[in-house]
Amino acid sequence: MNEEIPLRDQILETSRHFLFEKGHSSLSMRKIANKIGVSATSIYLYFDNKDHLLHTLIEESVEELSVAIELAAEEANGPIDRFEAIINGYVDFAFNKPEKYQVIYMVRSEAMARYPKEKFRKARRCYELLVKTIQEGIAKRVIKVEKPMVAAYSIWAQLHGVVSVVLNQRLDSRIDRKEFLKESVNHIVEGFLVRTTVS
Amino acid sequence: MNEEIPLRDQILETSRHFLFEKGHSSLSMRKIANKIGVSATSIYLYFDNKDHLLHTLIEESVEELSVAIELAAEEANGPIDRFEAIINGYVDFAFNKPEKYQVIYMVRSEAMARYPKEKFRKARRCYELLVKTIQEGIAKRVIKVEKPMVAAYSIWAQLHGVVSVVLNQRLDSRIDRKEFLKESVNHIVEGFLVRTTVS
DNA sequence: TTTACTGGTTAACACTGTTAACTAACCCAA
DNA sequence: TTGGGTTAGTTAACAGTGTTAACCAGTAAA
Repeated sequence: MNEEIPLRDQILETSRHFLFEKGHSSLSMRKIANKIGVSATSIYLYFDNKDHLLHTLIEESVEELSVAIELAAEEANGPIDRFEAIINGYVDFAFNKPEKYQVIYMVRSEAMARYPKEKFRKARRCYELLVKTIQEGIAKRVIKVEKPMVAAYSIWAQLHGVVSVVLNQRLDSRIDRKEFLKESVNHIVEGFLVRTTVS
Repeated sequence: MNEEIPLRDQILETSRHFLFEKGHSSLSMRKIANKIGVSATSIYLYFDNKDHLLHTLIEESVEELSVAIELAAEEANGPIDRFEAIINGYVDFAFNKPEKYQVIYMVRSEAMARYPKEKFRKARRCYELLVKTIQEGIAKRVIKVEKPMVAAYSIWAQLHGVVSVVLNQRLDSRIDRKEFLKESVNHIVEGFLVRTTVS
């Protein structure tokens, strides 16, 4: 196909495209290779096996997601602002680059079980950032949670749940996607904030 | 294997077992058949194809989950009680029968994309129940949400997110599972309740 | 000019879902 | 009692899968 960009990148690119377009079950080494115009076994020059290829794909996406979140968090000042920036960063990434976000969870259960733990830890950069932000919020008495680490994990989980329902089109057709998202995220966020005024 | 129970049930049982034990990627028609002691093609006497088999598995689990939740909800009185009963019913089912709960989401993205929409609607029985409960709570001024239907969906999504993080062992080892669950569920619930007293 | 390495190739193996054609056992009517 | 039809399964085969082993052309260095 393209002579310029290295084969390894072409493989990753094509895989991601395939995965997102045709779904995970119809992603085969031979098809990837075919699309690129190369023999199937060439892939094994760059990846140990299909698992390794998928893991690399995940890793890439996780990295990009992390960067996106960190970037969003940077330009915020004050814990509440940063708190919201992180969450919105997550959601925005999921919807702006669904083909990358989806990879992280699409492959999940099967390949993920074999995903090396130490690589998974990479995703924790954002986790630490969120924890730090929460702790900061607690210190300034604007966020109220018992265990920041638990809360942070819970937030990721909830966010993923909400986002994936929308992305996988499992949402009731009577419900507006944007509204659902806004409302859900809002609920997640507000639950952790110290309420300012109560009527 | 067993001569008494009908083959169809044996297939489902064995499949579920396999799925939960060995993971989804190593679930093959031939292996299932082998385990039962029957030829692989016999499965096609009862299921159109592998997809159909998986869908049936999902359907069964969804039905059981629904029943469990409805049962839990029945013995509650008052909207708040029922609200909590539903949520706890969900979580309890997930942890008491993980091999059934997991099926619902394990197979997900790939087979789910082809899962017939009308069957999916079956799962909505619980959804309607939850919506009704929320509306009741609103009427009695103990629950406060803008859009009950949106909130209900959001709750499922959040619950699933939280539960699956634990089930898939993606939880940081420093965090206690039970505590995480309690805290997370608690946060989800409390977010919707009208706060009684604030210091 | 040989040697070793780089970046690929083809052929083959064991396994997958699925279909078509066959078979053995039973039930029931002639 | 024979024969036909249905039921519940079988075997053989096809196309496609991940993966390995063996091979090969070109380049760079000795």
